[in-house]
Amino acid sequence: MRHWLMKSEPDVYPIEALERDGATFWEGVRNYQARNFMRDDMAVGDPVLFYHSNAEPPGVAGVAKIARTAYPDDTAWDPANHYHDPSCPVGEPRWLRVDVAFVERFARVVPLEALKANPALEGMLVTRKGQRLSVQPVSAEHFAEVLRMARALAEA
DNA sequence: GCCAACGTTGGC
DNA sequence: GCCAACGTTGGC
Repeated sequence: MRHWLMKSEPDVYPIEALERDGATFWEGVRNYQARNFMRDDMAVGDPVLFYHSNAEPPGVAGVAKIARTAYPDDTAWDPANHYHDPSCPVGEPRWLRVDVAFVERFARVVPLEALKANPALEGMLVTRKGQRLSVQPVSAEHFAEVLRMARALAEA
């Protein structure tokens, strides 16, 4: 089992929407490295930190889990879709999506600033400057530490 | 295969 | 809204 962090802009799809929906298609990934993580390394049940990017504050908003492994993202072929990729030949599954299920919404977002300030999270990708991957692996230790921070924030 | 131009991400 | 970082594209 591997652990993950996946970014979503709350203006587009916040953790509250996943809580409401129960599960969702994680579509629109148009980066090869992120796609390869989904294709090669994700398994059903893998835990996911649900991260709010372009948010105030940016940070981890809750937990999800992988509910279905990678399969073709057909939004790439739909000219009307925001994620349409005109260079992608129809029928050729270049881009993939996974299904993600809701697990937990944190009482408070664990802010990026707090992640950066925590020495136990040294090296965590999301804390690195210029790190833009929307799907990234997280070590089991870092994952557990973020959960611990979320519990502490909820009690504060 | 190099690399400049360009587009996007995402914190601030 | 700015802009640094960085992935992608395309001319050569």
